[in-house]
Amino acid sequence: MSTHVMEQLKQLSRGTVEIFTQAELAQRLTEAAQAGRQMRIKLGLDPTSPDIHLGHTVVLRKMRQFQDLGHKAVLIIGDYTARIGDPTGQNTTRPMLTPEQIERNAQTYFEQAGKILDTDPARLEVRHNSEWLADLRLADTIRLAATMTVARMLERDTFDIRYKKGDPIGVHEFLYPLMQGYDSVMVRSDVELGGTDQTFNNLVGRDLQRVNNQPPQIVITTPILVGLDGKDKMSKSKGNYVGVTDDPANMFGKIMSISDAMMENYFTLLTSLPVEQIAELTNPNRTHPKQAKVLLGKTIVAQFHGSAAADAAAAEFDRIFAKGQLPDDMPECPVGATPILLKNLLTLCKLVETGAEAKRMVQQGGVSLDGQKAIDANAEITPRDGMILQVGKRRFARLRVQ
RNA sequence: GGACAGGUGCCCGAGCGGCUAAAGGGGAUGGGCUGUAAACCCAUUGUCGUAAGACUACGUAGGUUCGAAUCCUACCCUGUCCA
Repeated sequence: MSTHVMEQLKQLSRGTVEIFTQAELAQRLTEAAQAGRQMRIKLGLDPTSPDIHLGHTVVLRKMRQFQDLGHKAVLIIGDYTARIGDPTGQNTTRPMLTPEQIERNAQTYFEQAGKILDTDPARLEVRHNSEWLADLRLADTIRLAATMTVARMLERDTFDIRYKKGDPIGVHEFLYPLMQGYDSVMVRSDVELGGTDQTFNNLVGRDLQRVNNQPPQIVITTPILVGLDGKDKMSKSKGNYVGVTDDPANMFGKIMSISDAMMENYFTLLTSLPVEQIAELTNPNRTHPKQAKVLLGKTIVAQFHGSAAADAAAAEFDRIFAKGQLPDDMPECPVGATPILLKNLLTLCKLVETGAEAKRMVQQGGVSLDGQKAIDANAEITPRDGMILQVGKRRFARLRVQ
């Protein structure tokens, strides 16, 4: 193995959970290099939800590494599977999507993924799996199903758990891994990327390729990113996520809220900093955790918004939270000049949802007017132009008398 | 097709005729502590009303009752088992 390939292997292994198998990857890289051939790196994506967050970017970043080494990203939109809909599983309300919705979602997804991937057509190929799945006949499907056994299906832990618990498993659910595996055959993938939750499905692709006389794809799994709460996986429904379209201030603030212990994980999976540097940064004897976290926040924000925006977000954060000062700019709230009850003013400026909430906030000492803590929600306030209203640490409004 | 079990607030979950705007937990929010945090502590967590209070809420629609989340009827939905 050349030192060149060894270097690549090292890079590609970073932040992965498993590679099936490392030896095959080394060999495939070597062969491709010798033949001057682009490897085809497959990633399936679920077009049921258009928004992507940092959790999705872990695998996308891995894809980008392959692209940077000259290989081709093959993104597969699971439009066929999404169209059928999957009524079982945890998410019982998963809706059936129309082709238009799927296209729209896929489009949005690309715009966001494009912040990480190289979108040069020479490095990116996008396919829909309806291209080949829609034409399968029942006989083909049965042949496909015949390559798998029930016992092997039941090895998959999500099935295993549900089966032992007596939870229902729809027969069609057995078909999903097969369809995804068939995708691999159709695009002749060399490598398939995916989160650890996709391990089984992706390994099925290996089997199907073998059956179809193709060299089996190498499967690389990436970790599931832990959400901001440090407990569950990052997901939109849990609300513990950082969306790639979040504005810089928000993105930075969210990252600053993670616990120190999570920093190493985020540094490794979400930045390209060298491992040695990460070790320095996450050693509290060498680097103050706050400093490290600021750097983490800036680095991540910079990926999506540029470093100027990242610096600005960090400065703003420091001003508001560390120094307790006012933000650079805040929403303005147009008001009349006539006296108004404080609680009504708060709702009017949308700092709180309801009058009841306004009362609560004031009672708890979370409301201030021009820096003066308010004590009575029913106080009459005579609006003055430029007056500053604050609720909690992060909600501000500047009054504009009309 | 049949037999059970169940549908409660953002989520989980207790309640099973009045004392229930509904225990407990989670989450969220506010305050304290801090490094910005996390952990921890305290508080708040239906709407409207200055307040007294009023209104809305326990799958849906009716009914019984002075009074229903709690009882009855029908319907819808979910799960398990039998066929």
